[in-house]
Amino acid sequence: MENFGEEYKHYWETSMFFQTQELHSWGLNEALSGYYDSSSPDGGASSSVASKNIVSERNRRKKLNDRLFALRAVVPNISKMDKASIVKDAIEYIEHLHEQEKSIQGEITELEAGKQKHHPSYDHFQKELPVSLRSKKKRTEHLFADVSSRNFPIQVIELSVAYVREKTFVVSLTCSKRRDTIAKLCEVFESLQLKIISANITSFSSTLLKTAFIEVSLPVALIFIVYTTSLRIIVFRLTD
Amino acid sequence: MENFGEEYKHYWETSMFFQTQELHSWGLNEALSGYYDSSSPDGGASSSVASKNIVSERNRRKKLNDRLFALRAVVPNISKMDKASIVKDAIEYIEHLHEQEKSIQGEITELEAGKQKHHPSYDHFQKELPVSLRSKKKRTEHLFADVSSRNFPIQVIELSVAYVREKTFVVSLTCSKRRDTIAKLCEVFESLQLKIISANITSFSSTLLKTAFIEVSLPVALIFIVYTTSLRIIVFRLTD
DNA sequence: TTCTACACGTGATAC
DNA sequence: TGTATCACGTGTAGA
Repeated sequence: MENFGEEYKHYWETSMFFQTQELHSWGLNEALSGYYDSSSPDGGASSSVASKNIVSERNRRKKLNDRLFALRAVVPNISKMDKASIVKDAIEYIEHLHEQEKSIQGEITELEAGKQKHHPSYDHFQKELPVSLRSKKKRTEHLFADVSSRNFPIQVIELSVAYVREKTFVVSLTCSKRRDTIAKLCEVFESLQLKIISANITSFSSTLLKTAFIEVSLPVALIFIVYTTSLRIIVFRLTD
Repeated sequence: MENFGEEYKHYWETSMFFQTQELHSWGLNEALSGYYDSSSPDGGASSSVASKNIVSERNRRKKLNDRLFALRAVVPNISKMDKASIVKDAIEYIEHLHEQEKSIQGEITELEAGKQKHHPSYDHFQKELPVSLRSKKKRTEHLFADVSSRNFPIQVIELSVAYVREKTFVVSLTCSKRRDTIAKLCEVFESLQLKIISANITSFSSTLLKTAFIEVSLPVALIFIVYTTSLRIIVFRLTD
């Protein structure tokens, strides 16, 4: 059994040299990494359990090395070619990316959302409703407006929709004045592809009054759904 | 010489068991990893070259394992606890982050530039100004507003800022009417933490007129910088 | 020289 | 059962 190990000795010495060479030319030829065959190289010897184990172990080592190498390739911060250093640099790089992402995300949400708190029952609603809408009508486009796509909910105090004539409505809306409330309202209106003829926004002490004179391009049925924590405007466009 | 290896045998069997236990509780106790001392544990034997080598090798292995472990901790996609899989997952995760970053970056610049060519001095401006803002004044918050955070740029046709009295301005703005233009304008205004007393938005054929009566909470100097492809409003808040 | 990092074969362990 | 992963000690090559 241990004879196999001795017989392989010279073969693997040359192979080791080749691998050592590979170690210094990493990043160039990763793809053409052929793993070792489990058949014996001496041409007909019986493959014992030990030799299989050796080959398996070789493949395992090579796989790990190749991957460490590929890891090295995707990490820009190069310090040393050392295995442990590769992993260390990768960790630091991932942490750096995490921080970067977090800072960007935090900056965006901070700017958009201000300092208010997140409403817990919000995510559920946000996920459920669009599905039911899409499944009901085929030619209903993305007519689902969600003020809560980001930022915080709008507290609607009063809402009325007045029918003026075909395709024309007047929407009057009073809501709490919070951060980005105006922007969110406008976002909702514009996402519905309504034509806003004129809109007036007036700010009271802590409330906001918005009156919009809107015209829709097709005959629609406007349905305003008001939650205490958010405003959703759903337009059912009739299929023609 | 090989007696040392045999003497350590049991010690390392228990240690290996402990490490195997660690394998199932990774991510909890990474910090308290003490490396092996190079002194002999049998209390007085001469430290031969071989034993030193053994200890060094042990430390090297442990270091690599610990780092692979730490790498595992920072990668969210968990598939297998295997060493090679850890590295593989890390590679895929880094590639994922790269793609994500690239797509976000590309999206932002693409949306900012619209269909026009990318303005070369833009990135410089975008990166430089907030830094200079923060470094110059201490109490200056995130007063840098960017309408082009998503969606399409605003083509500003006319812009005027009229000083009414201290803390009060009238901003009149005419711009092209595109998707989400109103929302973006409101977003900019609100992100500046200005108090909008009254705003009126009127829609012409393809243009949009917005007149806002705003009040700022502190004495500021309003600087509106208008690009042909985007609108940036920068408020220099004076430190008090 | 010593020190460091490595690949190797081997036995053990878990599935 | 075999198959896969692992830690170990050892020899070696370069600094």
